Order: sequence, then structure tokens, then C-alpha cells
Amino acid sequence: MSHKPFHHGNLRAVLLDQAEQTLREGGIDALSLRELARKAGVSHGAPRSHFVDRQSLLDALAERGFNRLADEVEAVIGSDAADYKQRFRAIATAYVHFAVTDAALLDLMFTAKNGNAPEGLRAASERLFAAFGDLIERSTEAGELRPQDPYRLQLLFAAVMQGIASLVTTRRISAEDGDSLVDDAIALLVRQ
Amino acid sequence: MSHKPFHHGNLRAVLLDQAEQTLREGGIDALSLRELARKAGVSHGAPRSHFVDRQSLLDALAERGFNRLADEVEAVIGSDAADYKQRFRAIATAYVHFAVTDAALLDLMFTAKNGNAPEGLRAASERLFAAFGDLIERSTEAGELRPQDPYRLQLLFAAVMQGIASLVTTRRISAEDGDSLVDDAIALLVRQ
DNA sequence: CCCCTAACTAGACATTGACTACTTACTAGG
DNA sequence: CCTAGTAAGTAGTCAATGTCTAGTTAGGGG
Repeated sequence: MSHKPFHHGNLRAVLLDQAEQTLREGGIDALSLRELARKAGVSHGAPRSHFVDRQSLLDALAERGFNRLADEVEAVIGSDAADYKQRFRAIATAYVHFAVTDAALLDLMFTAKNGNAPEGLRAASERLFAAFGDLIERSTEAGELRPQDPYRLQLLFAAVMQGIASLVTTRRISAEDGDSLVDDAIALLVRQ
Repeated sequence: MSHKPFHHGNLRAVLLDQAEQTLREGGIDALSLRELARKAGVSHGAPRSHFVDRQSLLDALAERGFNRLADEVEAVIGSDAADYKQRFRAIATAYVHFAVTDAALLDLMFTAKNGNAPEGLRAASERLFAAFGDLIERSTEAGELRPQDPYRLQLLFAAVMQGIASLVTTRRISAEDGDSLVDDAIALLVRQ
């Protein structure tokens, strides 16, 4: 066991963690492959073994973000404590909270160039939207939502979430205003 | 009158125009100050006379974008042809159209780092949101909208527009689906 | 035990944003 | 009219970055 092993072991995960924090602290402009390599104590070419591109790193970050959000959302949906309207609210609050603490990451997840995204990223975002759809389906079955085209409502819910999040990340409204706006939106969407 | 005048005359406007087109064709990664200078036939330092920063160029582009959108929105509001619900729809359609044709620019207008935006950009975005507020106020006065907190509704409308636009720019839904989603949203927001 | 390959190093290159010193041409004031 | 003064543009430089290539190391499967 040398002091400085040639093989880092989990460089990919370390790079992603550091990148996420850099994103949090300095925004996307502060994110450079070479700087990440320096902080990880590896050569400037090392990241290339795990990410062919800078874009590939960004995609991986976005994918992670979607999965983290999907985890939270699925956890809320799976909980059987609250009624469905409260679950909508909980999800929306989690979304706003994500937007506040990881504004730059959310940007990355919804950037225009993600039109032709790699499979992993596409799947991860799909997972989040599918969770929305799942909640809507369950709510409708439970009779807490008036029957309607579930896909339309899913898209609308996703749009409202992302829209409010946009207002928050760009500092046009505060996190608190975001939360109360969420309440307004859900009152409109989920009323029976 | 030399063939190649030292003073370009309107370099700033030319740079902005070219930048906008580059943004449209190649996204934000294709946008470089030096490349713009080359295409404009000036030295690589010339843009600096008009934009201290690359960020300053991006801010100017975003500002332009907001003003263009605000122009369209105000034009719709000012027209006295249609009823108010139709005006909402027209605005939303214009918004979606903007998102389709200038996805990267819209990204720039709603990027997270615009939290501390320069005055001009802040004012331009304010103009757009104020137009939304204006339409809501007029609609309410005309009795076509049930009375409610106008500011909340303005934010909600803005959020829904931007949210749907996000789904479109990221290619999660088509422009057509965006339009019909807009109809759904307005049906919810504007029903009396 | 050895070898094959993934992981990493080291060096190079073009491009870019940013800074500086200098030059040009337009403009206003006498 | 001419002459400063200044805005606009030029040319050169620098550090940083993404990307590529050739070589090196380690570690696990046959």
C-alpha cells in the first residue's frame, strides 16, 4: 500500500462529488476538468479515463441530479402517511429545495443542449417524470383526483414544478415565495 | 472612404446579431468572442470596446431576448381584437415559439447565474413580467378573470410559461405538444 | 506466474478570454 | 480650419483549458 497509489480506485465518484460541490459554490463557470484533477491529486489527463469529454462529465452530473430527485420523489410517493394532495405538496417542496441548494445543477439538467442526451441521462430524467405520472395515477385511483388525461396532467405538473424552480434559481422570487406559489399551483391542479 | 474603415461604425450591433445566430445554430458552446470578431472582420480585441467580458456579451444577448419577447407580449396585450383568454393563449404561443426557435437564448435568459444581473438585463426581464401583470389586471377589470391576488397569478403564469418552454427546449415534448399543454394550463388558470 | 488491459502519467498543441501598450480616426472647442 | 482629446480598433502576450497521443503502472483472470 503505497502512499500515493497509481490507481485511485474510485476516481470517478470522487470527481463527481467534487464537481457537484464546485457547481454548488461557484456555478458552472468554476467547473474545469483540470482543476478537478488537481483537487483529486491526479494528473490532468486522469479524468479522461472516466469521462471522454467535459460534456460527458456534465451529463453524468445531470444524470445524478435526476436520480437524486427521483429518489426523493419516489420516497414521498411510497410513503402512506399523508393524503395525495399533501404528497403533491411534499414533492413540490422537495423540488424547490433542490432548486435552491443546487441551482446550477438544475440548470444543467434542463439545458437546451440536452436534446440529444446519452441514454443514461435520458433514462434518469424519464424516471423522474414517470414518478410524477405514477403519483397522478394513484391519486386518480384513490378518487382524490378527478379523472382526466393523466399524461397531460403529468406534463403540466412537471412544467409547473420546473417553472417555479426557474423563478427561484434566477432569484426572481425567494424560496419562501416559491413554496407558497407551489401551494397555489397545486390548489389549481389537484382540486377535484 | 477606405475599403476597410478603421471604425466599424456599428460593431456592437453586428456582434450581437452574429452571436444570436451562432447561438441559434450551434448553441452556447459555439459562441466565442474571437470567432465573432473574425466573422465581423475585426481584430480579436475589438469586441472588448463594447463588451468588457464574455459574460457581458451574454448578458446583452439575454437582455435583447427579454426585450424582444416583451415587445411581442405587449403587442398582443395592446391589440383589442380578441377577448382576454385568447390573448393569454396568443402570448403563450409566442412564448413557446420563442423557445423553439431560440432555445439556447432562452436558456441564457433563465440561467442560474443571472441572480446578480446588471441593471439593463434586470430591467428587461422586469418588463416581460410586468406585461404579464398588466394583462392579468386588464382581464380582471374586464370581468373575464375572477378577482384574486394579481401578483400570485402573474408569477404562476410566468412559471407555467417558462416550465412548458423548458420541456420544449430540452426536447422532452414537441412544439405542438407545448401548444396544447399551453391550452390546458390556460384553461386552468383563466377559468372564471 | 504471467500477461492483458484498464487506469493513470506526462508532454504537446490549438483555442480561448483577458490584459496591455499602441495607433487611428472622429469630434468638439477655440 | 486646426487641433487636442477620446472612443474604437490593432497587435502582441499570457495563463488556463480541453483534447490528443505515447508511454507507464498495477492488478486480476487464465
